[in-house]
Amino acid sequence: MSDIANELGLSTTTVSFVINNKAEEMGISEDTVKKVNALIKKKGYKPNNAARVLRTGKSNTLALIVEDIGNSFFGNVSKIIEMVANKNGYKVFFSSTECDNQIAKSLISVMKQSSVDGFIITATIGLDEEILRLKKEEIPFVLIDRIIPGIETDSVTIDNFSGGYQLTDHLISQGYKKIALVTITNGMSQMEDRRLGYKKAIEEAKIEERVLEVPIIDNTNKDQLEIISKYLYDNKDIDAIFFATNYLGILGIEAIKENRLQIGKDIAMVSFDDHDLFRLMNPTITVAAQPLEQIGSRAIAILLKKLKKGYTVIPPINEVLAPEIIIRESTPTVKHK
Amino acid sequence: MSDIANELGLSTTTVSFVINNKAEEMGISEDTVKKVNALIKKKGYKPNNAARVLRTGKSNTLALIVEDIGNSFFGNVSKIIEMVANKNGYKVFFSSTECDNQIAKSLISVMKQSSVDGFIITATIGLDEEILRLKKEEIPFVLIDRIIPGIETDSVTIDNFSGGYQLTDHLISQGYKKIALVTITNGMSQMEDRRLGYKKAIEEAKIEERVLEVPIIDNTNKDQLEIISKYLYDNKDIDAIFFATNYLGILGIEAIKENRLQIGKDIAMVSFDDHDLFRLMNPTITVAAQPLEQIGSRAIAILLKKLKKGYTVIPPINEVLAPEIIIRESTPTVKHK
DNA sequence: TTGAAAGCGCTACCAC
DNA sequence: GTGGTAGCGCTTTCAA
Repeated sequence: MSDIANELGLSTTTVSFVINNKAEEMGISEDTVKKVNALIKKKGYKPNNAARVLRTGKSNTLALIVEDIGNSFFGNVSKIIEMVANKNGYKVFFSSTECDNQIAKSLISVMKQSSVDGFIITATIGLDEEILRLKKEEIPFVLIDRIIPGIETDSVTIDNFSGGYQLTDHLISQGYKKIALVTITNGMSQMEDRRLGYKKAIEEAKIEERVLEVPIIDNTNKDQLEIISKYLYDNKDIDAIFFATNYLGILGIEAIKENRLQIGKDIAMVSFDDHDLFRLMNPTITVAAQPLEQIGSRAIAILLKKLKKGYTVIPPINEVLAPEIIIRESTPTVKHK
Repeated sequence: MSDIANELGLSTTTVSFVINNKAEEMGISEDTVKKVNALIKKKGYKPNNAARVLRTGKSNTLALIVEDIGNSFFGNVSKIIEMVANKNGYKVFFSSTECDNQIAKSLISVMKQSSVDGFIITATIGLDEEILRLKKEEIPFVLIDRIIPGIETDSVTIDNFSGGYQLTDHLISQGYKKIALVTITNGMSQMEDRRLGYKKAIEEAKIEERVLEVPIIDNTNKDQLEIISKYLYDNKDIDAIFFATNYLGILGIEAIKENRLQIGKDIAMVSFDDHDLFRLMNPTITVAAQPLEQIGSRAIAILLKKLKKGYTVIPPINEVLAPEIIIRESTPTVKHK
């Protein structure tokens, strides 16, 4: 910068004003502005970001912490978030936690050190402390996909209870009576809510609740597949199965295949989250789809708002979006019985 | 930092050495080290990253520029890259270009300003200039998935020619004679190579080459779907179809469905890239799978090596991995004719 | 309308 | 073994 200033016989102050579009505000002559801009272009000068961050404390950077960037749900939400952020002059640091609380903690800490301006987080279990600290430090953040019960924060979620209820209710109204729910043992809010929705529908119909909780296993889902497969093998009377997330649904399809069952014929199937597989396989699968674009764009909108107006000014915003129940071929009406 | 130094009656120098694990090297007494570490913990002190970056010019940050983070191929490669990077003390900035050259350019420029230490890039067409500049500035980077012909760089790719050849050859040896290739009109190296592989097999078998080039259309693939669907409608004699990438394969399945054709019966199908859909749908789809873990881990390994030893010391490394041909149900042997 | 200079928090050179 | 201090590149206050 000083090169530019020297070469034009100006001070760095003036140059800085021009760079930051404060020329007018500061009453700098048009002539000077033009000269400076010309030389900047000629030299290909780019301001050093670190120095700016150091000086201003603002990095124009957001951190996005998701559970698994390889999962199409998170991948697509991330894409939206990144696009909107870029449009608003923010860059996005992304990280996958792989459901590991330690990773999530250290990620948040590292990001804070790098003075990110705000966070979008899919919380892991046991992240309460970190979240509370963010609140205390008044660093803006938005929780997506799931909340942390008992902590008031900005959030964008969907109505998981309703989704769980509707999917189960659909199965019931199609005539199924032995409906199993396959979920994950981690107690996260979105999973809990889906389960509660399932439970309510089951209770209303006065049929038996059947739940398989699959443990989260490191790095390989071979074991999870086996658990689901064995469950199917051991429970041949089940006539419909509800997978609580796309990831389980995919494993479920594999497990059903292993058991040589035919979806829609031997067993009905529904899943939370839509996926190309569910949409296109044969038969197609009935799902509760999440509005990915909305989740992403609402989350980033809230964050940008807080960033602009100051974190504490606006009370927490909790956006709850509706899942879309898409009825497909995997849940035909039961014929006789 | 100075707080810590003052409180212990030490200089910031000493504290800095301790923080950076140079205590031993610099011959600082164990006592001092312990005291410093204790106070750091107590105060919850975290060094300011911006200041470090400003001072050292190193940010311990890598930029990952992919085509579409919502695509399972890129999502999963990104995941690996991020994991390995984190393990080595690097953070990862990710960005999707959405195939837009302008976005790619500005992304690289923005990242450079933030002093990222290195890049991993899936190049877009027309990125030559930026890539050459990175080379000139001796900023380490690795190209993945595709190279830029004519520019010598580090890269990790797969043998796309061989993959294209093998898939086509498989179709031919199964007895198919009217084999169409569906690819994208963008001239990127990986697509070109797949096409050349297809072409070679076709020529060897002395059958007719049939290629559908789908244009890249902004933000919606509705139009692309229609193009493929129409092509199928207009070319009812085709007995096998080869999609050059997972994204086209998925659209292809949809198009085939629209035309009420049955894969493996009315038409055989193969695709580049594996995907849950290809693995699990009915029938399962024959593919050329890319070794995602290897691509990611090799790319980051090369980058880290360059980062450590200095960019210019080591000559460019071009790693070419083998695709894995996975034969499934979508390509049965032709029965009679 | 422009300039001088302080200082953001840290590292690393050199001195003791 | 430890400390003093310059300076990384920028923004911003105050002065001219």
